[in-house]
Formats: sequence, structure tokens, C-alpha cells
Amino acid sequence: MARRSKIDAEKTRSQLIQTAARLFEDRGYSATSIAEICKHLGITKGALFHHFRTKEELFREVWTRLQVEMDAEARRAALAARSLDDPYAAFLAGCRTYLNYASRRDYQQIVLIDGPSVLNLSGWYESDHDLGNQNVKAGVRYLVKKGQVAPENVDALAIMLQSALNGAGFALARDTPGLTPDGVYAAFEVLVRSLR
Amino acid sequence: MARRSKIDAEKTRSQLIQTAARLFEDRGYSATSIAEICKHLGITKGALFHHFRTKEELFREVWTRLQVEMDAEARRAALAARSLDDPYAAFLAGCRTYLNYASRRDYQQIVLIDGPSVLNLSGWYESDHDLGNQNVKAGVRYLVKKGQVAPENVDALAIMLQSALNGAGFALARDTPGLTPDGVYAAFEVLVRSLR
DNA sequence: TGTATATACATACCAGCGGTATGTTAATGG
DNA sequence: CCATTAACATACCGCTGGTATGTATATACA
Repeated sequence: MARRSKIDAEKTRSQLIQTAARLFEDRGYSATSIAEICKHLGITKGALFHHFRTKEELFREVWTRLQVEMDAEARRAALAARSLDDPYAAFLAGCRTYLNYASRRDYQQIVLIDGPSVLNLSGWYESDHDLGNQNVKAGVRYLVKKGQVAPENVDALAIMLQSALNGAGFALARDTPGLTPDGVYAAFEVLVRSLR
Repeated sequence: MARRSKIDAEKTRSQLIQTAARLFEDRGYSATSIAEICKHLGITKGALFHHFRTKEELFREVWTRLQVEMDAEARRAALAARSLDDPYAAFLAGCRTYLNYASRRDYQQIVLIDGPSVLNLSGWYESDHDLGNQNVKAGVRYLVKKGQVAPENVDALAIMLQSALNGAGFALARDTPGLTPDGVYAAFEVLVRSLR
């Protein structure tokens, strides 16, 4: 076959990302071969390596899309829940969104499990790329401004609260006995609201 | 070469684990080849595959040793710190130990980064194999008994607090700006002591 | 004490992997 | 209208984890 139009190319590219995402999700990164991804689309490796220089770069693209999507949703939720009466409301709404993502299979496998091991050589965690952390930290800073939290604990608390949501999401996804989404969220709210 | 004695075999085995641990730590699991491990010991792949059926099994052995070591140390620390005056003391001591491990490069790379992606421990959090979680949960139950925490939140809080320590240790290990071990621990203590 | 067996490796080999080098053809810019 | 280049396909490569097989000797047992 020969050259396709720009529009076709864009389509191929997004199909690659979409298919890779599906396979990365249910087989994991290392168990998913490039050949397999291409086979699903009826194209060859030449096409894939035209659009992405390495397998890792393709993964990063998948990873980024998920992060951006989560980020947007969390921001929307936080903004919508803003309240004059309750300084915690916006922050908690964002966290609830994040918790929802953290209990999704795709987010878990791609962002939380494979992400660190695949991307850690290239420094993805230099926090400007970690949108989850940015959101949580912004929330905690907001609580500082409202006088609910001591400023020297911001960075540590942000990381800890985010990680708490990560772990809880995992636990939820494989229905751990005694855990429900609402129960977990309630416990998280207790954790946050009792902060000094 | 030919067969060695049982004693020699044990030595070879533990040398394999030790060397693999070193390489897994500073290159990561997938970037460490079996051939490389063997080269460091002056043996061949035949020897390695005699002691371990797969590369993953060797990794699991390394992983387990680290976990067991951490568990023992955390238990010791918690017991030693037990206090009549402060119901939080034992729990916090165990968590401090855990935090120390979570900020070590070997524990971070092997247990926190590569562990989840290499071993398919979708459920390693609440499994019997997760000694960290067992300890944390025991600590939270203790706080319940002392009347510091509502019993319905035990499971969720245990997971969240443990994950908080994981994430914090992770952040510490790559010296995130604004984070020190003592600072993180202080923030964690605030988090725990303000629980209702 | 002799000997059959199991053990502790070494050697040789393989399919599949990620990645590259090199076509090939048509859309596109000047 | 033509040179360029984008969008792929094809062929190939070194390396990887893993296997099949060989082999010498420690060990269990008669």
C-alpha cells in the first residue's frame, strides 16, 4: 500500500493510541507486543514506528491522555462544588473524582501500575507532569489559605492524600471485603476534615 | 563444570538473589537481563534456570526477602515503642520504620515500582503477602480499641494510611523539593493523631 | 563399598521481541 | 507539473527469556 492523506494519518494515529490503550489495559505493558497492536489494526510495524519512535513513546501518549482527561474532570468537579460555607467542598469534590479514576481498571493498569515502571527512567514524576498531584496540592494549598492546614505540611500532605486515594482506588476495584466507594470516601473525608 | 555439593548450591542460589537484587535496584527489572546477572557471578544461564524457573520467580524471591525484612523490623520497632501514656506510639513507630523502607532506593524500585507491574499482584494490598498492610491494619485496629477511631473506617483507613506512606517514601526517594523524612513523618503524625 | 540415581550445573539452540534500514507510492507544496 | 515528502510496507537484526539436552559428580542406598 502507499501513502494516505493527512486525515487518514490522523485516524491511524488515534486508532493506534486507542488500540494500544485497550491492550495495555488488559494485558499490561510488557505483555503487549507491538506486532499484536498492529495486527489488531491490520497495519504493519512500519506504520507504528512512523507515528511513534518507540513503544514507550506510544505508552506515554496513552498515559498522558488518561491523565489529561482525569485532570479536566477533576477541575470541573471541584469548580462546580465550590462553596462559601464549606472550605473543604471543592477539594473533596476533586478528590472524589480522582478516587473514581483510581478505581478504574484502565487508570490503574496504565497510570498506577505500569506508569511508574515504564516511565521512571525518563522522569515523568517531575511533578509538572503528574496532574493528579498538581490538583491535590492545589487543593491543600487552598486549605492552607482558608486556615485549615499548617503551611509547612503542604507538600507532604498532598502526596500522602493523593497516594491514599490511589491505594483506596485499588482496593475498591477488587471489591475488598468491607469496602464500598461511599465508605472509603467517607473515611477520606474524615481524614481531610480533621486536619489541623 | 559439574555438579557441586549442596552447600555450594545454596551459596550459588543466595548469590543469585543478592546479585539480582543489586541489578534490579539500579537498572530496574526489565532493563536487567538474565545473561547480565549470570555474567556478574561467572556462571551460565543453565545455573540460574536450575534454581529459578523464570526470571519473574527470581524477582519474586528478591521482593519477598525485602518484605520480610521490613516486616520484622517494623514489628520490633512497634513493640519497643509501646507506651501506656500514648496509644499512638507503637503504631507510629511501625509506620516510621515503614516510611524508612519506603524511602530506600532498593525498596522503592523493587517493591513499589517494579513489584506491582512484574508480579500480577492485583490484590497484594490485602493479601497475606502484604506484610505492610497487615501491620498498618493491626495498628489501626489498636487505635479503635483505644477509642481513637470509628470502627467502620478501619479497612479504608488502613489502606489509605499505608498508601500514604508508600507515596511519601516514593517522593522522598527522589528528593522532591520541600520534602524531608522528618517533615513527612511529622505530617503523617498530624494526619494520624487528628483522627476521629 | 559399589553403583544407580538425582543433582548442579554447562552448552546449544530457538521463537519472538523491539527497533532499524530501506523500499514504494501517492498526496502535497511551490 | 514536478520535486519533495509524508505514510506507510518489507526485510532484516541483535538480543531476550526460555528450553532441550548433555555431563560430571555428590549422594542415597544395596
